Amino acid sequence: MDKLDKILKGKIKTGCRELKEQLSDETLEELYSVYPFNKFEYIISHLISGQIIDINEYLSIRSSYINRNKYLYLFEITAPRTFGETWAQRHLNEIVPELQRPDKTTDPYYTGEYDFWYNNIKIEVKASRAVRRQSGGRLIEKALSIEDNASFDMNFQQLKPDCCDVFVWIGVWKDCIKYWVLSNEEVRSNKYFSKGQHRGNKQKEGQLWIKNSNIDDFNLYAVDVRHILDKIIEKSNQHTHCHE
DNA sequence: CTTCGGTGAGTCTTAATTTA
DNA sequence: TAAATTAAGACTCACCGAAG
Repeated sequence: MDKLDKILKGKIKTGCRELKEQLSDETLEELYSVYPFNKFEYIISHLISGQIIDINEYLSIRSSYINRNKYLYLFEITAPRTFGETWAQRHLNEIVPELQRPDKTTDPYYTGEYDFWYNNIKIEVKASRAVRRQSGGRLIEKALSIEDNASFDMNFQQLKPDCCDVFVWIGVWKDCIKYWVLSNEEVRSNKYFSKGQHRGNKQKEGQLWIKNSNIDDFNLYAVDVRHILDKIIEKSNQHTHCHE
């Protein structure tokens, strides 16, 4: 939103007096809109009609905005499970179709404690979104770009290294998605791993924050979309075996 | 300001119960 | 008996707030 605002403000400045009045901050402030009409459609129509921009310039502004906000829609999801399961798990399965949904036929002892199964490897998926660190406000308004240097803390939680062999973490920014793959041991012994969450699970469950201040320490585990499965297999050879 | 142990709230799954 | 409804529990991630 910030960058689009800047671009439009810059364009308005180059217009004639009349146009500047029509698009002044005060006018825009008072502008009453009902979906799908809004401030942007109003400004852009004026800019085109005043010949400040032409249709091609509009199209280029539009497509670069879309590029900068490809994944913004993911911040519209409010319910944790809708994001974590409906989106994140399905998304990973689309990228890596080889991963199987576990059930009693793949693993007789399966009771929902991990998310995917591949060739005897138990895989747990966790996802988190990068948002501005501030209390209140909707997620979509706090969504961060990978280039922003505002502070954030992605909370990967309810991590149970005893229940799976490999973790796949998905970090979502409004313009990009990052993937990290770690063995259960790499999580358990990670210096940022914080033990203890939810009463009754104190020994088994922990959490970890990937923050603007420590994200580089995880580059070691970052993996390109195309290599996720290879990395899962590689990491599964390093994990500490859990006994049924 | 950041950290990190913990709670909160929405959704889904499964089991239990009621209804037809 | 089978289907429909309700209740219980598990699983998801965001967020809080005391302590540093």
